[in-house]
Amino acid sequence: MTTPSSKAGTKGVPRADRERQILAAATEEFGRHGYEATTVAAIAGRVGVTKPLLHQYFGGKQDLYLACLDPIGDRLLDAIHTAMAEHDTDAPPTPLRVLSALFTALDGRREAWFVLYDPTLPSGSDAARRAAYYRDAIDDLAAAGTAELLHTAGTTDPLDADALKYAWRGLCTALVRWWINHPDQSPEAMARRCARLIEAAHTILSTGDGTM
Amino acid sequence: MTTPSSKAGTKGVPRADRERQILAAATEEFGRHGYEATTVAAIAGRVGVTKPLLHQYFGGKQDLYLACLDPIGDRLLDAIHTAMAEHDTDAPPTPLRVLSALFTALDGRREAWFVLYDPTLPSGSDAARRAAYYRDAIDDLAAAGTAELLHTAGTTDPLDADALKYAWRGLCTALVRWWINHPDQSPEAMARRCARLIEAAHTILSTGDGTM
DNA sequence: ATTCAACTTACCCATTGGTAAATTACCTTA
DNA sequence: TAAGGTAATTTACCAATGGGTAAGTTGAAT
Repeated sequence: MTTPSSKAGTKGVPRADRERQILAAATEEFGRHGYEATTVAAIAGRVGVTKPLLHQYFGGKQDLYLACLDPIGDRLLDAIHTAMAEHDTDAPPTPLRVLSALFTALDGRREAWFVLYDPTLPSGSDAARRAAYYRDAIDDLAAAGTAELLHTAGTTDPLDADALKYAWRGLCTALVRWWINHPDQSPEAMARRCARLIEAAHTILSTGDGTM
Repeated sequence: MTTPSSKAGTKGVPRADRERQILAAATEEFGRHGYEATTVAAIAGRVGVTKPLLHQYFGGKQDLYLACLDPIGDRLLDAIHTAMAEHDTDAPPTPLRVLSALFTALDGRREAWFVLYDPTLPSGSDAARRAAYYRDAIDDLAAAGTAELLHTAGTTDPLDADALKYAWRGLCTALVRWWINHPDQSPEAMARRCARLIEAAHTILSTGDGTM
């Protein structure tokens, strides 16, 4: 069944491998240009294959998008979840742990982040709904974190918490974008850089208050 | 010349007014869905007009985009520039002043921010180049600010400065996005909220350092 | 009635998502 | 080793969408 003892009909690249190639290429294209601006032919061309093969393997363009979305969504969700769970004493603070987990999860597929946050998805489509599901799930995790942080700071306005959630997401997005533009940087180097930046922000907020 | 003493041919809405309507609608559509996912017909429909009118008034789709880009680019550039210039003693710190200026400049055209940061622009096009010009100009202003901040904090790595620039831009983007989802909030309310959030971030970074 | 800006109808054509039918190349088996 | 089977893949096509244009139509002011 899963092991078709026969090896007849083995032209070209095995389907499983080809599917992986296609998914990788599609994820990068979708992430880089957005759903609408991405053409199926371009993805096919990247893999060195023609359009109908993608359709046979994955169905329509939207199905292909979903096939890209699900793995990265689950991966990110899981990474963030476990990163937030392990609050050891004298471990790095939660935001840094989350960032570090993010970089590790996105290593080799950095553009995938933007598959989740694609504004060109046809509104009302299945794809848009599923992407929203993952975004919300991640946001819920972030919400827990930011709420806790704001509580520590004594702020209670729920809108403030919501805005902080957005701000945090935007920060992550920006750092991933910077990372994409600096391909040589390892996930660990990114984590260290973020630690430095947070440290800098800390001292800045403490000292400068008049002119900055 | 500019005042055609004759008033013959005055059917419908005067051209100048119509052009304003179209630009407003186009800016919102481009900002909301991105260049590629926006159709000229959709913009026309929003104004209650048909496609050829847009072409007659503005030329092609890309020209229309440029007609949206230029005003908002200049406006933002100017707003940020003047906000960074006025460093009075006991004025709000620079980041807050910039944010405040941003919200004021974007009032009534919040989606315009995303016209500048549209990843779906056809790479290599005039539109992409012009958008990049504005982005770079704004980034240069931001670079001056972040470099100064990092210098204060004692960090010297130029890559760190670049990353911080990205982070700051991402923060602004996220806050604008939140603002779009909360239409009732005034620019001033947003500025106050940002002040609160920065304050909260300050106390958080000062106190929590083990578990957070 | 004429004029002229404002505006539309009706069309063209390139791109692109999608499909049906063939074809290639490897493997097995007689 | 020739025949058959099957997975992998392509060629050739269709239909819809969307940017763009040419030519006409409307209607207020003169």
